[in-house]
Amino acid sequence: MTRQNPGLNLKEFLPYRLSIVTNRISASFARLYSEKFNLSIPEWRVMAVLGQQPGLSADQVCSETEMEKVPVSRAVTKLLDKGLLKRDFSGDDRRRSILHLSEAGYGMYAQIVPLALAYEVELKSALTGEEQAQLDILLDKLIFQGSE
Amino acid sequence: MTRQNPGLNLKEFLPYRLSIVTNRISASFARLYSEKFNLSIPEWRVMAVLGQQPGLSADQVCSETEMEKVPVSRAVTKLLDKGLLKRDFSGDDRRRSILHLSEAGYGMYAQIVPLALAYEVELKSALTGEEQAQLDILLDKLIFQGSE
DNA sequence: TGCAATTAGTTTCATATGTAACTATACTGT
DNA sequence: ACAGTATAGTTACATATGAAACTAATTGCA
Repeated sequence: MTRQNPGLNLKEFLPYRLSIVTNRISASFARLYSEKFNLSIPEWRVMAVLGQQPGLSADQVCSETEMEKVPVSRAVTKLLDKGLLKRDFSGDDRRRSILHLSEAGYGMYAQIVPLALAYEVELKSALTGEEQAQLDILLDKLIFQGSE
Repeated sequence: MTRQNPGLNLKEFLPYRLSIVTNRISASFARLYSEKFNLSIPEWRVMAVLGQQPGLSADQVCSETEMEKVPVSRAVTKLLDKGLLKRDFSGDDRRRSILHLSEAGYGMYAQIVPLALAYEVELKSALTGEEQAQLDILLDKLIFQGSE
């Protein structure tokens, strides 16, 4: 049976290529903080954003990280259990949480950040300076494009 | 309490940026084939690779798609149930499967491929021709870099 | 006021996923 | 030939995930 191939070459297909690159990179970066610090990906994301912007609500963490509210809620619960996070509730609106890294959480964050930055440097070492700049521009365009 | 921010800006962090772009793109592409054709992501991947390279074993599907053998095995089972796949076993090595799209499977594949290609065109429309070429090169470098 | 609609966050439930254990077949070296 | 090891694929179990239902607090507006 001879068939005309409609011609989708997976290895050249942009969504596929992106997902291969991204999955490899997130998997190897996740090893960095999951093995040493026993953090899940959502937990790390929440810590990363709160390290940078203390005092966000869970809802703001969602929009900052593009995570769903369910994983955020679960990550927050776990981080509270582990003593890595402090949670207050807003006086104005008592539904709204105000999240901060605890001392312990901040200490862990401060240990992970240099590893993250070193990892990024290593990643980018495959590219020239000009290519790195180009990649940033391209990702910006695709991020903007993808936002509906 | 004043803290020196160790300086990880999530929005500028390459692994994070890649995952945002990729997640958006795969989610919107997945809608394309999951809504109309009721395929999961692993199911589509298996079909996509077999459409292009008929007769692969499950194991070869794994290496072609960078999927784990468990999701491949499950996707194959479901596709067989749905009548989208045919499976033989090698005469040489009776552990080894030989997978083909069925007529129905190939028909579905032939419907999805143009949608996929149109989607890719739309995605890339945010970029100039030169930028598209550049992106391919950069992804190649990162894919190579990431492979251990 | 007071009741409907919204919003923040959590919980439930059904499904998806990965690791490890398992089955069946094939290969290796003696 | 055959014990030990390796490989293809499946299954079981424990965990992760997302959609939808839920609770509690707030807002809008009649």
